[in-house]
Amino acid sequence: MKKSEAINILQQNHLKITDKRLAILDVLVSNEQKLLTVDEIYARLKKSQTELNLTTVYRNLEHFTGLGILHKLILKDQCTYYKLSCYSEHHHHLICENCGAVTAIEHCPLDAILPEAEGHHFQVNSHKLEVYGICSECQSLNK
Amino acid sequence: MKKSEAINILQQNHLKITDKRLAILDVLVSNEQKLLTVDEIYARLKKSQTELNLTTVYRNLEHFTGLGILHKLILKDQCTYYKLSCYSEHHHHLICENCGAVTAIEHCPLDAILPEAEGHHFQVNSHKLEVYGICSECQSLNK
DNA sequence: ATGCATGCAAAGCATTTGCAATCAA
DNA sequence: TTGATTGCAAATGCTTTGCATGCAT
Repeated sequence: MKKSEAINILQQNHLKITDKRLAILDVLVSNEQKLLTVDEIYARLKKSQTELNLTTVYRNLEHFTGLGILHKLILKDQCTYYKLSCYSEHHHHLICENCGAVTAIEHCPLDAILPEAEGHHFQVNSHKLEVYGICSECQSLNK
Repeated sequence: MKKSEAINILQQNHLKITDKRLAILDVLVSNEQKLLTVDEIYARLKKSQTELNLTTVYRNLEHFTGLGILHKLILKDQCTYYKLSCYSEHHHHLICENCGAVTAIEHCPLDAILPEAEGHHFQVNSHKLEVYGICSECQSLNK
């Protein structure tokens, strides 16, 4: 998702465009291909000129998630991560357990699941598929 | 998993068989088809004769998880849930967002994912597929 | 008898909330 | 102007830890 798209979404929802929000978006956009923890986001914000409070970061990440600008994930390590939405289509991810890099994959298991769910008279609302491992880059580094 | 199997695992790992542990196992075994939070487990333990401390519950759930007796999940609601392992085979679950009931499904998306992962030179270590919705029982109740 | 298991109280940590001051629209 | 936004400090809630006592082996 581009910064301008995110700004549009904020405006459409009558949220004000503030320096803090723009700074947070900058960090998110420039790390679009990675999962970030709140602390990482906060650390990167500190390096930029914009001064802001951890509370503000939390509040805005929550806002952004609610608007679909962000995705919030809790991984196996039990930490909470955020990642800019891909906006366009539904897809799943390969998640590097070493560096947090995420790569989209096309395959979606939903079609294969539905018949089984119907067999159990289960109404499917959503699903989550996450693939964990080591990305090619981190494999190279460990050699 | 049966209680006796869990006890075997404890013994093989030189963990003592205590009243508290047996009580915790009882709660888990009798709710094998449901996800339970720590508080739910604790509440059910209180109803039984066995007196025990929340700390003890936490410590033992952690032990059991480490030994593979339990699975620990963090769902979309951000709460932590526990469920007795199915022990036998790898499979995924339909999870009822209303009552927490879990139903195993046979389909596993791994085979479909591997070619894509290889295309990205990504080394797959594990994966997680969770299907959320409403179980047939809860659908009936809301009618 | 020995070292794991437990209870209790306190600490820890991430996240949230209340309130007053500030700022975008 | 006006209500959303922010910072600060304090609160919250879940989970973990230290230590003394108790108990399974």
